[in-house]
Amino acid sequence: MIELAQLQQLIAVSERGTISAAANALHISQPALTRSMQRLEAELGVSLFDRKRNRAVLNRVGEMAVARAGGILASVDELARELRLFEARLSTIAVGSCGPAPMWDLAAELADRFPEKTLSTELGETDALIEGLAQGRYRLILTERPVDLPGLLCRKYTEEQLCIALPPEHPLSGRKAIRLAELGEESILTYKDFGIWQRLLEQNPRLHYLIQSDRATLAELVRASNLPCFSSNLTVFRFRATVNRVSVPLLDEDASVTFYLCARENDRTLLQQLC
Amino acid sequence: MIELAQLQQLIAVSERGTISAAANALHISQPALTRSMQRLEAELGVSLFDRKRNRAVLNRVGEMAVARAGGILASVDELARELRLFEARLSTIAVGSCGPAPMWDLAAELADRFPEKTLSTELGETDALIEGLAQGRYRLILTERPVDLPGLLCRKYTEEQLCIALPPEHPLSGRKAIRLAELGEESILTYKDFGIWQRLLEQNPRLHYLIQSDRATLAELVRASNLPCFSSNLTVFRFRATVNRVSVPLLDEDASVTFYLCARENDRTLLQQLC
DNA sequence: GTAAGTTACGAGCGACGTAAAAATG
DNA sequence: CATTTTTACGTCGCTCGTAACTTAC
Repeated sequence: MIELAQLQQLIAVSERGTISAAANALHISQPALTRSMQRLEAELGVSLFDRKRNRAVLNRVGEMAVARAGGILASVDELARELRLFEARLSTIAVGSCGPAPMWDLAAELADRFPEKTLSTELGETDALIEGLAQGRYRLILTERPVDLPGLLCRKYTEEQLCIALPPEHPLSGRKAIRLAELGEESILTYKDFGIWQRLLEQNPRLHYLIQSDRATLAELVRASNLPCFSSNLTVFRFRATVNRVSVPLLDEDASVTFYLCARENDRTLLQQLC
Repeated sequence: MIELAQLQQLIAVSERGTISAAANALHISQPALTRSMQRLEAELGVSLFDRKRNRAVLNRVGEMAVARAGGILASVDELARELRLFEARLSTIAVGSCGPAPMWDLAAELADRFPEKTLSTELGETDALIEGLAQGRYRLILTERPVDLPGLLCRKYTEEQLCIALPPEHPLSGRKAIRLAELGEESILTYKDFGIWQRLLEQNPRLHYLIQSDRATLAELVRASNLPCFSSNLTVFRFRATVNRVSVPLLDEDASVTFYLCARENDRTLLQQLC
């Protein structure tokens, strides 16, 4: 049986020109390489070298063998690489979500149920998420609207009610609920990538949004100031409460969202476990 | 380094379902196969089996590996096959000719100069020969007209003068040369595939051609009868003389042909050796 | 209890390296 | 004479097979 090492050696001989030089490069003795090439010739049933006593030059058959050997070795390397990638993907649950908050719960649930698996979470637009789920890039996705497509399953997962977190001394902090517009022209600390809530912000252009791209910076600013910021039922659950703030639910239509958990049909069991 | 034998073993396990059965089929012991598969997993860096104490089932990564391994093994087999074929072609001089007679000389010459090479001779139409030469199917071709194409070389090789071999008692047997038409409506023994001489025959439709497809049969008929047959300067040279016949050269225009030897440009030396 | 898989251990074969010989420029 | 290849020979290591153990059906 031909060995892949022999093909590598053949290529080395081709590159270095002589068996001696190739043996040197391969860190084996020159007689060993000579014998290995002799075995290769015997196993292939052809002569690969023109031998002139103290010279062994690749003949045309040898040249052809070299040309093909590279491809075979490459395909073996590719096999190993693909298998490793495939195994990594199998041991990873890739979750996509249109917003961060519902993902927190889901990630915690998955980490609890599948402690041996790696979790990969990603935020994205709902349409991109659906496409990613269909193509296998995601195992699960969280969307802000039901998905009804062939091959995909969808279930209501959780609801998020956006709140405005006001300092206790704020005149509106005693209200049970308000509309965002009632804040007039106030400044509000907010995230740069606000996902599904973006529309609500755009509907109230009079407000000044102090946009922060870094989560830690925003938290720091919230703590150090008395500026309003956003919270929700899910952030409250996660972080107990936003410090020094009173969360007042927003009545706006776009301030309340129902999230749906979607998976491919062959993951029906997984979906049922999670909902 | 992965070994091809391990890929074969992997496939055997996949086919037989269990390591034991595969080991049996491969004529190795079961522990040996177990260890070989363990080494393969280590070398690939993935696990290929779901191991349940006394059961080893291919997992999805393993299935993928099996699917790819077959292709790799096939390409190695193909490599060996192609190399053997290529070597055979390199050690063969394929000659094509538009007629048999000039090939006799050429074949003798080649066999003399290249005793280690195999000779392959073939008859064909001139146009097909030229195409075959250009495509590498022939190393040399003999044509009845000069060939002037880019990439091809052509030299005058030999001339053939067609004769009519008459029995000594034939009234025309004393002539130095005759035209074929002078034979009137006589019967003539001839070959089925007469190549370049076919035109001459068609120009004299009054004659009766006793067409023979088998060379030995024709020779037998010539010996056993006193019917005229064709010969040429080249057949005379080769077979001394046609038995019991007097060869009279034919004056017809198509009864005299100059043969050209053609090769590809990179065979210039070979062509010069032969002409 | 049988069949399958893994681990332990001893043995044999094969490939390796060193050394020597032959040949070529 | 240096370089390269091939052959000879002794050694080492790897893989194999046998045997023992474990587990599942």
